[in-house]
Amino acid sequence: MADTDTDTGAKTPRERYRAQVRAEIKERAWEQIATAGASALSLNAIAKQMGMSGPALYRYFAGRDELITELIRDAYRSLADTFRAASASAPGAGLAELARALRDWALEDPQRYFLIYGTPVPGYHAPDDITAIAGENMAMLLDAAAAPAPDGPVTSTATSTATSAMTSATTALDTDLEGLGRQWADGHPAPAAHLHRALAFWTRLHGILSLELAGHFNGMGFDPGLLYAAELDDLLAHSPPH
Amino acid sequence: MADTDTDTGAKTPRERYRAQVRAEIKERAWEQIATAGASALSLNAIAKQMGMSGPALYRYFAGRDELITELIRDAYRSLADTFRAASASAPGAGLAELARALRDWALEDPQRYFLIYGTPVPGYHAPDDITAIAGENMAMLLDAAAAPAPDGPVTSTATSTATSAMTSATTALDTDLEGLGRQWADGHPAPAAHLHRALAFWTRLHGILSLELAGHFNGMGFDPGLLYAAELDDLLAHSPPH
DNA sequence: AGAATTAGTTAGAGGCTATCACGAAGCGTA
DNA sequence: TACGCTTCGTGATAGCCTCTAACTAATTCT
Repeated sequence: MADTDTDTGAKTPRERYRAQVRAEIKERAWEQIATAGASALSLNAIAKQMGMSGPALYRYFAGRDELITELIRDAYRSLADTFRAASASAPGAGLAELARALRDWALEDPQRYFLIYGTPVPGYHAPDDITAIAGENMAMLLDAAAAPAPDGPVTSTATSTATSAMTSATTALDTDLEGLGRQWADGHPAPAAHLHRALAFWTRLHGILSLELAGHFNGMGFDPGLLYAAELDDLLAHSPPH
Repeated sequence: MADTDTDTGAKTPRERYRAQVRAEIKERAWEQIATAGASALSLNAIAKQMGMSGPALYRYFAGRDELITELIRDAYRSLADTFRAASASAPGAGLAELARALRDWALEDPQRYFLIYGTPVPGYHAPDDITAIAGENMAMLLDAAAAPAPDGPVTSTATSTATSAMTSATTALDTDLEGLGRQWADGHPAPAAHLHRALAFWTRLHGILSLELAGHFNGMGFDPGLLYAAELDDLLAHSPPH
């Protein structure tokens, strides 16, 4: 679907071929991950599946780690594209659109979600270009968190009346958050309230998605989508004052 | 520390020895997991580390999967003990104590947390006794969510005034949650509002902990503990009416 | 057409899980 | 105490895996 490599440059026929093989390797890798998880990814199995024997894949990827890193990169890119599309859908697209897009994206391929937000391997450090994409995503989230709700909360009938209750812990966090926007999204100047809402948005929705995709809601007969919608509404109910 | 096996029965000297070896294996396994993650756990390495050669460990565990399952079981047990201790600390111990205990427990050994709440391996299904412990934990959480706050929120100065704003998504979830308590905690009859708060508590705190332990807050210079406290306060601010 | 680059092969080292058959302890009991 | 049964630990082996090295074959460039 997302042929990220097929159309890179593609000048000489060798590069074309190379890019195509790389893309097919990644495709098989994604299938394997979707069915058995990232830990069960086997270069050998992919090679055999493609009709060539073992070490041939090392012409295309330096090793298993590089392949997985590439998949992580693609996952981040895919999420960024999804966010971009959601932001472009409406002029003043806000958190609701992002939330919808995030959930759809996560449900589309749970293991891809876990490749980004799942259990980290202690030694691993993502390369800079990947953290850069993560920063882009954070920037889009911040933009949405800064934009006021169009006409009150979209999927909600609540009038945002309860905005004044400030707890001490919130103020403590907000002072910590003061003037921190510069480090996050490439020079994004954001007030603490926006950072705070962006963080709450991120952590709350991730909390639900993570537990849902991992199957922790399985026994209990309720609809995680409703919980997601309720939390989103609660988030939107405390909208920016203007 | 948590010698779950050392003191099981211990009648004949053989059983004593066996239990002790099993405990040492698990100890080494925990060390390995803490430093390299669960996917890097190697029976062979543990055996070599204990001075015996490879297949000897199969006398004590049927295989790698059984050892990991046992570690997961111990992790759930440890969390249950932690919750129990937090609940027993004060007579009307509520969500605040549970939240504190959960965070301390998670930070104490992140990989142990991820063993429960991390990336699931697609094929795996936890045995019934493990899901039973998970149910116990849910029950304790529900108890805390049902208990009214002692004298207003503990770590907060907020007066819980904003309780009346009901969004449509919330009511949709609450009708879905109606009369669901029976399935969860062994016959626990809980109103929808309590279930809802328990779920919000769980998912929000897990969302923060998961991202924090995975290092997703690393670049951004704020204190995750403050975010945790702020979210907890927000949770407690919408306390039960009585 | 010849030279240089690249693709893919087999062989092999070293790691892992897991099974099997065998010796070597230990334990309960006659 | 001495016998027999049970259990522990061993080496050997099969079958995976990652990854390196040397070699062949195909393709592209000059």
